[in-house]
Amino acid sequence: MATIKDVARRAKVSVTTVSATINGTAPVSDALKARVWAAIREVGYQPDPIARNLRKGVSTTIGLIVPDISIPWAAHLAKSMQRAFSEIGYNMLFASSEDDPEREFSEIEVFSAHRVAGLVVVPTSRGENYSARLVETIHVPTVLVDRVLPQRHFDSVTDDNLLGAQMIVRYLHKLGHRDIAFMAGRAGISSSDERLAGFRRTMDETGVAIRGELVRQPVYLRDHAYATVQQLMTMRDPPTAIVCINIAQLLGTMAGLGNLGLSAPDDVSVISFDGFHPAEGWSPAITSLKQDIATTSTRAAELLMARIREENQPEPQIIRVPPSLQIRSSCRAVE
Amino acid sequence: MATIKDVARRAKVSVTTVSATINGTAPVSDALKARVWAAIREVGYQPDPIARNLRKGVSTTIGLIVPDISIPWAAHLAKSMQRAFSEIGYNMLFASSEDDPEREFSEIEVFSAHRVAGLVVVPTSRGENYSARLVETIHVPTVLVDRVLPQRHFDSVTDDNLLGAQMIVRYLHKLGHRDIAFMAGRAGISSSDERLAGFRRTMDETGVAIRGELVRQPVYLRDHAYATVQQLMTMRDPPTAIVCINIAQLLGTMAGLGNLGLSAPDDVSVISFDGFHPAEGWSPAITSLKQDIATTSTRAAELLMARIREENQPEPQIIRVPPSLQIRSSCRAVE
DNA sequence: CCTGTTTGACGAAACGTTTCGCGTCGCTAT
DNA sequence: ATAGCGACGCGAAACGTTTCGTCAAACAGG
Repeated sequence: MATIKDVARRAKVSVTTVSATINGTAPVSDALKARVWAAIREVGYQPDPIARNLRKGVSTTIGLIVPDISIPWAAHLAKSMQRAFSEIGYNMLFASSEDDPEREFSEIEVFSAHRVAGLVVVPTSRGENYSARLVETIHVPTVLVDRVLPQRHFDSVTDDNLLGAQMIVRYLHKLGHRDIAFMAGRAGISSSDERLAGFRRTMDETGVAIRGELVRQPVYLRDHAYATVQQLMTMRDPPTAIVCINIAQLLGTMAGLGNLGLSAPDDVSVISFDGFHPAEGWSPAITSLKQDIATTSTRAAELLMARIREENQPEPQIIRVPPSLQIRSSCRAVE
Repeated sequence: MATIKDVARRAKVSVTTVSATINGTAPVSDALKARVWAAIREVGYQPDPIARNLRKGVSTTIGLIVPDISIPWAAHLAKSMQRAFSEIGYNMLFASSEDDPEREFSEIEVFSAHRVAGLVVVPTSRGENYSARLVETIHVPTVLVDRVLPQRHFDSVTDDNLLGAQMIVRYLHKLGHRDIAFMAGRAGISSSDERLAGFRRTMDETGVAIRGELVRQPVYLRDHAYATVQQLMTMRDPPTAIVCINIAQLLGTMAGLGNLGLSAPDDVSVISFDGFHPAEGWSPAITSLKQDIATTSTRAAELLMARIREENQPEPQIIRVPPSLQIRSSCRAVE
């Protein structure tokens, strides 16, 4: 590989001048600039990012940490993120926390050691003193995605879950549903909490009393949902509609219904917060919210870059991206 | 951050000795070793990977390049890969080629500039002179995954597509199918070529003549399959079974069937090379091969690490991972 | 014409490691 | 005794950049 020294030799200038031309950090006469650029092209010089990082103390790499990349939502996020950052010359270190706070913190440390310019994290949001520990561990511009923390320490981008819940409840209400089951996730995870809160609030607004036994928590694994839905549907007075907050729940729910010989929407309506993509061609096609992952990524990237570039740091802010309701065929009207 | 100098000062030894104790590159007396380790703990020293990379000319990062991370198969691969490598202290740079050779080469160059220790690539396998260009661009230990190249320049791990095709054809044959449609992908992509070849060979073995008009190529986008399947099913003598080679095809096929008011397995049997995960609870549950992604990742990681560590480089080898057939409900017996 | 400021260029130090080569010590074999 | 050899430890160079401080020349204002 050609080094900056080769360029300097070739252009008959000092190393300093080459660096100044490339980075525009100091005035260089037009004549020399031309010579330098020519020399760069001739020797095929490309700056060594490692050396640059060492000297500057920061890289042009950002780190992405998600709980599980094999969840479609996370994969799409990774894709958009990578696109957003590669466009501005950044590349992406990637890691899974496997939803384990210890792994998450360890990955954060590894990434920090690698001097990432910034971090995009879908936080596990668990473990004692989580928030404080996060603040203490992270010393790099960071934006949180999907799950936000009660304390506003970091920029965050998340779905507008209250709005989403409203859309779902109003839609079901319009179809005549009154006995609506809601499976909440782990308490303390903002996405779950907000969806549940939104559900409660909108039910209130529509004037329908929530039947307590239809709200189940915590249901965050596929198998939880598999079991829970079977309990729900074998009650003496089963729900006419079931709300799932994520893919794992949805998968478990469908399997559980199948196991009882039931199906949606004939025996019960099913609706989900998490978009389920390959809907066409399979039945039932799940009516669900569609999350605007592209916007989420763009906003997150913007927030992060602003924080990386600015010296005057604004207050951390939370951006909520509105979802849209994709009506398909898993919900039917009841009398 | 504590530096190695701080440790040296604290342990009252030279920087050289600290480095030697950490890396075991030179003999150090037990007494000093103890002092050094104690000092390291006391000042909370962690070696700076950037400085180390600069000096050694190589990092402990490996680069992963896939065409599209949002394809479930690729997401699972990324997950297993990341796990495999993080276990041995490596981390992962990640990029999508978006199935564009230019992007792929550019990502390879970026990663090379970052001095990745190795590369895991699902090659786009397209563009003129692709293979030669790849050899010319890559100067780092590399393993190719899923798609292999005719020239054996790189270690490769791929599904045993011939075996997979055999399983599929024999299964369909046993169910009585004779008019089997096969949608091949782009010619030149090994996974597609091999699957098609395996299909042809096994059909031969079973003594069934292939109806040429039922073999369609190239069909690599969802929409191609959507159109193709509708052509197939409106023929005067339509196939009784359709083989899909990947998810995109499968999705298009199901949607296309739906558009004709047809469904599997009643009107036609559908089987796929690409595993379709959330089968339970939806109908039809697609009978498909299940790819052993965990094994693929492990093997790939092993090959790569061997090449990174060994000085005597063995011949590049190709490992074929056998799939398994998951019989579900999208195929039925015909008379 | 002198002083003060700006412009342009450069040498050298610095970032935090690893590694090369040298020096010292104590031991063994002559 | 002493030459020779391992074992151990250290100073300094090197990796490829960026940046600090210096300096000469050009230019402005009085």
